Amino acid sequence: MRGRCGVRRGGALTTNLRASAGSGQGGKAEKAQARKDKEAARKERERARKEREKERARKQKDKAQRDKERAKAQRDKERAKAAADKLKERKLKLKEKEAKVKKPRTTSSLHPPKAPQNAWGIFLGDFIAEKKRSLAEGEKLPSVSILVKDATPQYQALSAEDKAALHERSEEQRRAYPDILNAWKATLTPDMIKEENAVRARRRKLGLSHKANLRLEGEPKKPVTAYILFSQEVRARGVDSDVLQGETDILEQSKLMAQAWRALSDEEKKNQWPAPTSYPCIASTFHAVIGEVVRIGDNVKHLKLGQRVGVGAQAGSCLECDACKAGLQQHCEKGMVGTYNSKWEDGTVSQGGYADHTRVKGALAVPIPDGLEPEPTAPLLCAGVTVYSPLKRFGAGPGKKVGIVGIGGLGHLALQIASAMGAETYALSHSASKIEDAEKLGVKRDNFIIAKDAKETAKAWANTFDIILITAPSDNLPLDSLYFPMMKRLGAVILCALPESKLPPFFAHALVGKSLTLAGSLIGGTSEIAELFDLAAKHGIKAWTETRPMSQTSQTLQDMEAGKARYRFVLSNTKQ
DNA sequence: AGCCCCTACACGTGTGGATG
DNA sequence: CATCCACACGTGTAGGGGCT
Repeated sequence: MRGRCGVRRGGALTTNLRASAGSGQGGKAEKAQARKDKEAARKERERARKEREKERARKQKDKAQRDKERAKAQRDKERAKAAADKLKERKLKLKEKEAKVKKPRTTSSLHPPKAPQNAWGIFLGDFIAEKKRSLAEGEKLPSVSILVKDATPQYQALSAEDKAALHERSEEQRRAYPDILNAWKATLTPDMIKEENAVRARRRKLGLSHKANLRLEGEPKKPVTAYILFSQEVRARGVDSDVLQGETDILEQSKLMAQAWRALSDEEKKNQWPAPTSYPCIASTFHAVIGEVVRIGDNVKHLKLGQRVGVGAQAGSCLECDACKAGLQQHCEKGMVGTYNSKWEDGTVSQGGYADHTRVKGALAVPIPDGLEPEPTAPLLCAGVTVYSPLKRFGAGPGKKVGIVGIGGLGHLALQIASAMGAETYALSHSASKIEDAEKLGVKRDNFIIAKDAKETAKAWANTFDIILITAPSDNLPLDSLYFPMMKRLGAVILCALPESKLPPFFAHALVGKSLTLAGSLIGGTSEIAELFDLAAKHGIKAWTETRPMSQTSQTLQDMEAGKARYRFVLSNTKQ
C-alpha cells in the first residue's frame, strides 16, 4: 500500500527517505541501502515517466479517435444534408410535374344540353331501338358499324312523306331547343361562367377555337371601339362605296377599311359617337335648330307656312307606337330619327341644322312662342329639355332642393330651369372657377358647393337634396361616397350625361336605406319642349350663347372641341 | 374582344366495345 | 374518363383581315 502511495506521490516520498538516511545511521550497509534506494527511486522515476508517456499516447489516441468521430459525424451530416436536398429536389420536381398535369384546362367542363337531332339521328335511334326489341333471348346487338350499314339503305329508301315526318320531328326539337338552352344557361353560376370564359380565352390564345365569351344574363357586351363603329358604318354604306370600291372579298375589304381608317384624322376618328358620321356630312353636330316653315306636308295640321318652329335632337319617330302616343317620342319603339347623322325611312341621312333648309317630321317641330329670341332659345330644344324632363319627372319645385353637378351646356340651363320651377338650386363643382357664373344663374353664394373632398362634402351636406342632376360626364362617379349620402330620403340621383366607362361598383346601402332612385334620362318629348318654352318665356330662361356666322363653322367646331363654349355656340345664317 | 360575312368544314346525333 | 369507330347529313361555326 505504501509503495503504491509512494509511486503516486513520487519525489516527496523519496525526500523523506533521504532525510531519514541522514539521521545518524552510517556504514556500508547503509551505503548499499542508499544505492538500492537510489536505484529504486530511479526505477520508480523511469516507471513514472513511462507511465506518463503511456498516458500521453493514450490521450493522443483518444484525441485521434475523437477527431475521427467528429469527421465521421461531419461526413454523416453532409451526407444527410445531400440526401435531404435530393429529396427536396425530387419533391419539387414532382410538384412541377403535378403542376404540369394540373395545368389550366383547355377543354370546357360545361355540359350543355345536347343539340337537337336531325332526321338521320332520329331515324337511326328508332332503327336501333326497334332492333333491340326484336333481339332473341341472349342475342347481342350487332356492332355499330353493322347497324349503320343496315340502316343507311333503309334511310335512303324512305318515302318523301316518311322523311318529311322525320324532318318535322327534328324541327320540333329544334324549335324547343332555344328554351332548353336558355334554361340550361340560367343554371350557370357566375363562377362557372368565369371558369368557362377562362378556358375559352386559353383556347383562343392557343388557336384552338374562336368562341366568344359567355355572358351573364343581361350583361352588356363590351363597348365597341371607334374602329369597330367605323367598320360597321363602312359596311352599312355598301360594297360600292368609296371605301370598299366594289371589292367583295371580305379579307380584301378589311384591308381597304384599315387603309381608310388610317387615312382619317384624329378628329375624324374621335367622331364616332353615338354612331360614326355618315359622309358626306355637313357639320351636323349643330342640331337644335330654329327656323321658319317654308313647306308643309298634307297631314300636318298644327303648323302654318311662315311659322317659327324649332327641332331638337330628334327629327322623326313613328308617331304610332305607345311611346310616341304617350308623348315620349324619344323612346319611339321603332327608333327615333335623329336630327343629324341618322337615317330616314327612305335611306337619306339627316344632316342637322348647318343648312339653309332642313326636313323635320311635322309632329317633331315645336312652335316657338313670340318673345323668345332664337339664339338663347335654340339650346333649350336639346340641352334644355334634357334637364327639364327629369327635373319635372322627379318633382323639382317649391320646397325641393336640387343639386346640379357640372356647370356647362346642360348645367347652366338646369340651374335656371330648376330655379324657375321653384326649387332651391345648388351647384356642385370641382373648383371655385365658376362661382360667379353660378351666381348669375341664380345660385346663392352659400349654395355653391366645391366637392373637392368627397368625404368632407358628403358630411357637410348630408341628407340635403331631393334631386341631384349629373350633367357632366365623368368616370368614377362618387355615387356612394358623395351623392347618395347627400340625398334626402326618397330622392333621385339622375344621370343626364353618359360616362364612357362603366359606373363604379357601389354599395347599395344608402340607396335602399333612404329609398333613393338612381335614374337616367334621354332628351324629352315635344310636349315637354313646349312646356319648357312657356317656362322660359315666363322666367326669362336663356342659354348663354355665342353666336357666329355659319362661315366660321370650322373654327367654331375646333373651339367647341377645345371646351371654349360658354356655354353654347350658335351658328346663324340669318341674312342681316 | 369586339365587328363584318362568306364558305368550307366540323360537329353532333344514334350505339357500345375497344383503346388511350 | 374521353375518344374512336362505322355512316349520313343538316346545321352551326371557325377562320381570316384589319385596329384599339
